Amino acid sequence: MSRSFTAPKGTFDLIPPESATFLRVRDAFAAGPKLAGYGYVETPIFEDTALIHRGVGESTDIVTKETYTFTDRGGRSLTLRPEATASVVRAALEHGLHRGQLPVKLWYSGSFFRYERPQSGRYRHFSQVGAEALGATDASLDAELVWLAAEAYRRLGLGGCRLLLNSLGDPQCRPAYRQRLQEFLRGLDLDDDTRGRVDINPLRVLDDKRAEVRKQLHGAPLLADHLCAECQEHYDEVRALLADLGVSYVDDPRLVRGLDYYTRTTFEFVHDGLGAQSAVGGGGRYDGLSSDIGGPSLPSVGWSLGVDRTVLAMRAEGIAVDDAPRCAVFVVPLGDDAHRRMVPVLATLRTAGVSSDMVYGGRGLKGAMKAADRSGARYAVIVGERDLRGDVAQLKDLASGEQVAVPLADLVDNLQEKLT
RNA sequence: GUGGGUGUAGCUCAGCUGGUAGAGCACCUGGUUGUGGUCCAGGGGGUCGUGGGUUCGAGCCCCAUCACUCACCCCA
Repeated sequence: MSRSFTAPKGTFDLIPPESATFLRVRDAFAAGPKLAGYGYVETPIFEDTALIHRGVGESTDIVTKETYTFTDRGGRSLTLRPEATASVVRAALEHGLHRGQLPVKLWYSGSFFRYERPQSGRYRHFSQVGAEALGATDASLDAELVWLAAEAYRRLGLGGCRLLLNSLGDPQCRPAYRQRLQEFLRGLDLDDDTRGRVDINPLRVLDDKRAEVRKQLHGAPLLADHLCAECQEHYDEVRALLADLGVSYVDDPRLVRGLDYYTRTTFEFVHDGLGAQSAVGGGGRYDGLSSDIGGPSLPSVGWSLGVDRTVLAMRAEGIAVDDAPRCAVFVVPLGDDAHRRMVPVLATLRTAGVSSDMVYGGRGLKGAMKAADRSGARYAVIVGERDLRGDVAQLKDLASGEQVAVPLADLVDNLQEKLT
């Protein structure tokens, strides 16, 4: 056993059969946006460091201690993306997508990077699928996105997924609330780190999971009680629409997400099967992000769903769909001549859309049949010298054991018919 | 950055108060020179994470180190 190289800390390889579940999750997440008019967008995996900092927020933990930042040979500071929203907005602005019809609806799927101590459900390299609707304040977009995500989890069969909903207000009402909250928090008995957070981003203190902190937060002022009329109306509208859509949710006035750009609607899908982590996906409205990064006002809403975490949740519920690759037909040639002859036949089968594999490396018949059996194929096509002389193949049903001789010329048609 | 747990075969793990390495599964071969699953027999695979120490002798004890893992802060 030589262990010269291993996957870098906090990363993991996706290999069969488990990788099948990841593919299934990605497909399920992407299916909704595709059906709802979202176009596919793909942006670079690294961005100008300044974009990440301004997009995600200088005060966030992501920017202060979790970024992978490097200088390229041209002296530019680049950062591996820790999330996609800033990139998507940047791309939309750069290509003038916002000058056309609004909203601009986009979805993406890809890898993201945060430098953290890994643990269950938290990796340095992780995978998300996301959707963003740029350029509209319409509450029905908020509701549409939440519904799309809820629908994806439902279709994956996840029963233990709960939706938390909150409104974070806007520049009209949040500053006054923020000040009230700071006054309250400064009266508490907190450690130095948390005191620092009170100054920089007091809302996130509400999200602290430590019992000794939670205990003191009981009487804390909540933003839900301090929303301005416009924000309140928007939030009420989102909730009414979700009710109409049959999406159940829990109002969580303490829900604060880790990114600075959120305004108004904020939501998180949580699950208990991830270890200490709970969020499998989340999102919200970010009406100020575009202007934060130098663009025009472009009120927008979006989500991103964690592929890895969702897989963990599915495992916890016993609904993972791990599966090895499987072909319908497995070809077993006996001897070099037969092997030679079957290579193009195999190609013809595949061209005809019949998934098929064959035995390689000159194994004996017993070994070849064993390989056929383990491939999970429904039919084995056995061809030896005797068959070649008669231009036939032995077609064996691997479940029943029945075997018939079929003219080689009819093999593809025959199999296609049997398999439909 | 802080704390706990674990490192023995490809995988899951046993290994007693220290006496020179094991099981199950997987893989390969044969029993059946043209037939898989079950069964039987055999086989390949390990510097016991690494380095040092104690000892006549270390997988086991001591020290260090690395890796993995879980948790805290925080987050998808």
